[in-house]
Amino acid sequence: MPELPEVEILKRQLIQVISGAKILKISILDEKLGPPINLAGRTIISLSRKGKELHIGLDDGNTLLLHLRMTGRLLWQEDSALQLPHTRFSITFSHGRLDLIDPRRFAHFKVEKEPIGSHTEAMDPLNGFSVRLIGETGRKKKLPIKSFLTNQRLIAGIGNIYACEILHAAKLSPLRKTCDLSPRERALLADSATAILSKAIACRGTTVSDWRDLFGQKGEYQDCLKVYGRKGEPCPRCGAAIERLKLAGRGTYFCPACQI
DNA sequence: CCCTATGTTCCCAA
DNA sequence: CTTGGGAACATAGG
Repeated sequence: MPELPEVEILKRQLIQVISGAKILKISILDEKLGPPINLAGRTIISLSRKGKELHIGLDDGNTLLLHLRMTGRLLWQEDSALQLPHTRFSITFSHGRLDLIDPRRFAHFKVEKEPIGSHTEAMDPLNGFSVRLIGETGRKKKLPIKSFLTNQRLIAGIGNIYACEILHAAKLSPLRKTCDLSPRERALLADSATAILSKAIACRGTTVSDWRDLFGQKGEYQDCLKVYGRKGEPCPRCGAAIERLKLAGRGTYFCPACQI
């Protein structure tokens, strides 16, 4: 469920709440997440985001890697009595508890020794995303531009909702072949991605079903969506009816009149 | 029962 | 090798 803006919000809130804090206990309540681990006594020394993945650095050199996938969410609980259904792990601190809640159990969690170790760096749309990079990587790609945008090995963090919105802002059909984009179109695409993701972060994410931030609050960006989930409604830019098609198994919303 | 869902991975076919 | 389609993972909701 969370894409780049939502994970960025969680990261910033976690920095406020658990940066420098010491772990008292960690309970893995779903064996699918991995074997029990003992992190008692470890201190959180860093928090970062890579695409949709959260990296929690510990003082013993280990890093906790968390990917929320479709329905995972993190919740900061100060009332220790409250435990929501589908809670999959709890990390207890002296001043509260961090819970992972995940009905569909798709979330991934692992402990890694490597401090940084990445081989193929995907571009981050908020850091180093440029027309030049879209050009270099996309010039040879014949896949639809929407598939290019959502391919995490090429660009880290854009998911289904924001891909639809970015393509609408850039006036590009989701089916356009990536290699066919002109320099002007690539520039508009890069600008649109930066603008939409930044605004979504400023709006604290998109709550169309169950996204909540670390404190259980909804986002605001759902009120800014132009095409996602709006099949049959008029395009805010040109008035034509929004269409929906299926691309790579995902619902894809676009305006057939002004996205070409 | 049908379909849908903010994600990723794997298998198979063209 | 590249691309696309479909299924799988597991659960809730319309």
